[in-house]
Amino acid sequence: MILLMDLSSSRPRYRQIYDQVVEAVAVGRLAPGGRLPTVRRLAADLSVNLHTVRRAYGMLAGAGLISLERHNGARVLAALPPSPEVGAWFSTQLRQLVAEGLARGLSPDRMTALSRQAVVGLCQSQS
Amino acid sequence: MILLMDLSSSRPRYRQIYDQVVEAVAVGRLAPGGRLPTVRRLAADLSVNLHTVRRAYGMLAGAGLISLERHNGARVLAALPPSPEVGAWFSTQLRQLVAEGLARGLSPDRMTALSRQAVVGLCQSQS
DNA sequence: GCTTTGATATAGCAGAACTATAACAATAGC
DNA sequence: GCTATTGTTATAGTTCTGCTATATCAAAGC
Repeated sequence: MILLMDLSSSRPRYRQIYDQVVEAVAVGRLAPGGRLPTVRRLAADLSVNLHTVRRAYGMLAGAGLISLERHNGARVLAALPPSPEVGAWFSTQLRQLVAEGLARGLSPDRMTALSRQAVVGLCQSQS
Repeated sequence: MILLMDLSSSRPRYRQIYDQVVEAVAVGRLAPGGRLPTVRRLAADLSVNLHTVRRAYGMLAGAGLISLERHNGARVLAALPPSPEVGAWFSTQLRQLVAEGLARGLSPDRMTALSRQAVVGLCQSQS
């Protein structure tokens, strides 16, 4: 587990942590059952406050990706069958993204191609 | 042009305006050459400060979607051929979204289907 | 029993988001 | 030409978010 912080980014630190764990889980670099560092440990590694890490972990637990354990940091959960709301969430996000792409001149075909490419690209890197 | 504000949303007001104009342009509800309300006018309609609208309009102009005119509000520009950076931006956003979908249990096939559906759905509603 | 660890509480600071006002410069309409 | 409208800029204040600092508690591992 190696995480990188971009301090100059406008993206909140807790969001950067969240995003990177999500991606690691998505590509299988973090398998179900795998352990994440403890809150304090990761905070120290990233030179970040304990609460910042805790917030990221809390969001990850809320999304059902990890479970927080008293003494072992956190553990990645096996992906549960997606609730209907996950599909709805995905569609909403995607709609906004595609709308902006359209408005900025990307053709539907191009976006469809890029979409497939993104899905395939991520799945390929699943180890 | 009807815009709605969700005051309870965590999404900034200027962002909500931006998003809705983007979608209106994408769907063709706002055609190239079409006019947007003046800054003050829209601010009054939305019960929002002048600067909030101005910020949204500034971002839209920065993204090349509209041109600001001294006395006529703003005008929608014809979509220019997308710069390479637009494609890169789209791919980056999409990658993050797909990663989260994967991590939350959506299957690749399902996401590919939803993607196509989003693109088609938006294009269909183009008037 | 001591230490580690997640959890909770409080306080402070910097910056973002939003508002309130005022003023300037360009211009459309008369 | 005059006036009102409009984009633009400036300044200042308020509220909220992101982040940090510190301290404490309760549960569990060793």
